[in-house]
Amino acid sequence: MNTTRDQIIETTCELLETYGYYATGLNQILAKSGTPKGSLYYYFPEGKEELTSEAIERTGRRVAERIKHELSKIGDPGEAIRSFVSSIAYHVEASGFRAGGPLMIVAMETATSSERLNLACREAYHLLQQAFQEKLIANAFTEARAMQLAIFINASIEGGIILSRTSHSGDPLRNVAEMLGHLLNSLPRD
Amino acid sequence: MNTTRDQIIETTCELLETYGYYATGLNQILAKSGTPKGSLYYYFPEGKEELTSEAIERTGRRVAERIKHELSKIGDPGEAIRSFVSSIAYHVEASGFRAGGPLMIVAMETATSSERLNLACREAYHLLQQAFQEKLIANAFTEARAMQLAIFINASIEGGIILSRTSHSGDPLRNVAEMLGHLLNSLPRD
DNA sequence: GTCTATACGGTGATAGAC
DNA sequence: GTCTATCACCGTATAGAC
Repeated sequence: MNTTRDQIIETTCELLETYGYYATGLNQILAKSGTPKGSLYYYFPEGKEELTSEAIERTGRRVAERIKHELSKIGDPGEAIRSFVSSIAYHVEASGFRAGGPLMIVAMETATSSERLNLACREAYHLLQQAFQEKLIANAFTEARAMQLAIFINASIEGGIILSRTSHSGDPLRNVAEMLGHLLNSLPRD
Repeated sequence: MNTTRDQIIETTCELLETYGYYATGLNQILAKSGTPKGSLYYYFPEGKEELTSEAIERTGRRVAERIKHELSKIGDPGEAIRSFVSSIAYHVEASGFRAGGPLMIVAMETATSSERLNLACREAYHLLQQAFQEKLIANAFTEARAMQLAIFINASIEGGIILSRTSHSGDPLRNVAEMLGHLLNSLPRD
């Protein structure tokens, strides 16, 4: 794995999470990663869109893995998700409300303005939802019902991140954690 | 009410909803609203940030009013919110996935990069949550419990809008509508 | 492969005529 | 109050030396 190329993508992931696609400049990426501009177009000949697409793909894979890992630590799905969302609340606070929801801004900005980035975001979100679905299927939910719940879980968390980053408080996310925990516990299994 | 100034704000509201703060240019606002650049700085001497702040405030007031109006049409709060979220799904689809969640992109982009815009977004979200809370208080929930639910409702809807705009389908939002409807119906009143 | 210098367009903002 | 002309700057992207 080429470390220069890798470092560019890694830095891009971080900046996209905080600032989004349009507010993140290539100069900013190069300065933060310590790379000269010539290298960027050597590794990403199609420019910013190609680089961002790779960064989104990496973020999707990484977050999906983190979800699987976190949810595997607790058996009961309601308690596992409650605990997972609480850990996001802590993460958002610890970052000074600059992190959390690494796909969100790019997904919204490019939903109708870049087909390539829209596709990347769509596939990334699908990976996250499959990770939630997997946990639910393993706990007596049908595939269809599990996906329906996974989408709702994903939506609530993303919304909770918006409200927490905006209000500069982890409380909205902790509220989501409690609500999802109760909801999953009160649901009849299939 | 000055119509030139008003038209600038109105156009800004529309563009912010689709493109966000950083991708919306002043030239774009002026072209779409048919206003010369000189007028913009006459009405908004502090420039883009002042204009955006006013646009966010207007959007917050407008959406809060729409929530109150929609929720007043149906007595049962679960059914009222289910119906309201379904109407958002239709709205997002009808716009070609360019509209829905008019605060979201700006809120995320400016959470830690502009104190003024962060404050405007925070207050706007608070107005929406008060609108939901009001409906719940009128239906036998305590103030505190009603606000807790209002925040969760707000988060789920915002997240549902992200997923619908990203996947180019109203289905995630309709899923949120059903889930929130069932959740509110299954909750014990205080 | 890596780097510097630069092109070119668009950005937010300003000055000053009318 | 409204408009035009123009500013300085930064964005992405490219050319070409080494």
